[in-house]
Amino acid sequence: MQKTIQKRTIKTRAKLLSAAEKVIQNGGYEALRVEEVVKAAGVAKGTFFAHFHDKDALMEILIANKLNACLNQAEAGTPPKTVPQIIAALEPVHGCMTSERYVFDLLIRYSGAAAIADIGPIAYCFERYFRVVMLWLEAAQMRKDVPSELLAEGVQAFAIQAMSLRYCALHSATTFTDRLETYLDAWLTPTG
Amino acid sequence: MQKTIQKRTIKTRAKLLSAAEKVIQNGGYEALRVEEVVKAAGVAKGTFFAHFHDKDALMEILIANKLNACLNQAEAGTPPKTVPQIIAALEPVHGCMTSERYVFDLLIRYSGAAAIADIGPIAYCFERYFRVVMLWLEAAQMRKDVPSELLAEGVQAFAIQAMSLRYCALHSATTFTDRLETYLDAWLTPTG
DNA sequence: ATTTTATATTGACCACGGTCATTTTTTGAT
DNA sequence: ATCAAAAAATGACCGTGGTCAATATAAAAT
Repeated sequence: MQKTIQKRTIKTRAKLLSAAEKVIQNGGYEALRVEEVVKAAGVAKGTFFAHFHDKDALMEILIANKLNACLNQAEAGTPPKTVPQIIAALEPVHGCMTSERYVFDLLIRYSGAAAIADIGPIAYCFERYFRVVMLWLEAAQMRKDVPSELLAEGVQAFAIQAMSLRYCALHSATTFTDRLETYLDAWLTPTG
Repeated sequence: MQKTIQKRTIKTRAKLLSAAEKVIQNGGYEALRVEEVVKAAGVAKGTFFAHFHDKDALMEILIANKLNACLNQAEAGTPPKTVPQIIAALEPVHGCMTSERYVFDLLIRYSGAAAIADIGPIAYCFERYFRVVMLWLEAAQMRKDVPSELLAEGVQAFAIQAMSLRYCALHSATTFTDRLETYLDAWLTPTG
């Protein structure tokens, strides 16, 4: 069971990835066509699918990259203490997530692992999001009657809800930030 | 600007819908092919797209029908008072929503309206879900420091989170019901 | 009845993601 | 250097959702 990876493999993969990024730079994620990517990379179509299981797999990688950069940024700053601070600290992440409807849909679809026991780059991002928020909450003065893991899961759930409603005609009166702040005030602030 | 609708139109539409239901009965939603539907309905492919904007539009209608039936059932019973009762009352709805991964993904995608100012049947179902839960919560003894609309929105957000995690390899240890109960206890129960 | 106009239906056609048998290139053994 | 086996790349091909100019049918006007 030997499986030597040739060096042209990583070269081709890199060509495909950078070609995809270039294609996305003008036109965005939604408009990306596999044919365009392989043409820009100078390889055949079949090669694409030898490197990525499907188009979504490429998208997962590219979007997860961007998202991880945003999470780095969020982690780098001083830990937020209050609800508005938390929302502000997460703003780049949420902004990235809703930069395109296509992106948001894909994120949701892959927020859990695609198949059991195979966790993809986007599922990993959500895990990271959860962990970052949990650490913030532990240091902040939030309600203590429930564990901070649970609080962090809730923040994620509410953030997704608030992002979803951005696309909804029925709820477009309230802005994303206002809505999320209302949610998190009710969820995180100790009552009494 | 007259627009008389011929009676064969509704006949053809009915044929397409019942054909689609038949196709779904064996094979499920995911496996539905437009060609199969039009063959079963005895019409041409183009006719399908004259009646439904795309395949998703048909799916929206069919799934929303099923979901509305479940919501009827939920509304018909005696209003639940406690968290476990609420979860039990919503069980058919959640069961329908997660009957297939394909269905859940589509639901999420159309939970907000597809385009601004055009609210589809699935977005309407989510609105209904929200309203039903809100009425229950008003009558039940839940925390009163936040309005019941907000509480109901939270229930929806947590339910979606719990359903999402059903598909996630990282969180498959806890069952859906247990997870949702944990969420809702923390969200709905008054502290202190 | 006949003609005109609005409305429905048709099916050949296209776009695009994905497959796979075949060919080319690399690697390692002799 | 030569050859055999493994790995990678190729591009013709397929499945399926969706389009549209052409055609057929129904309703309205004469």
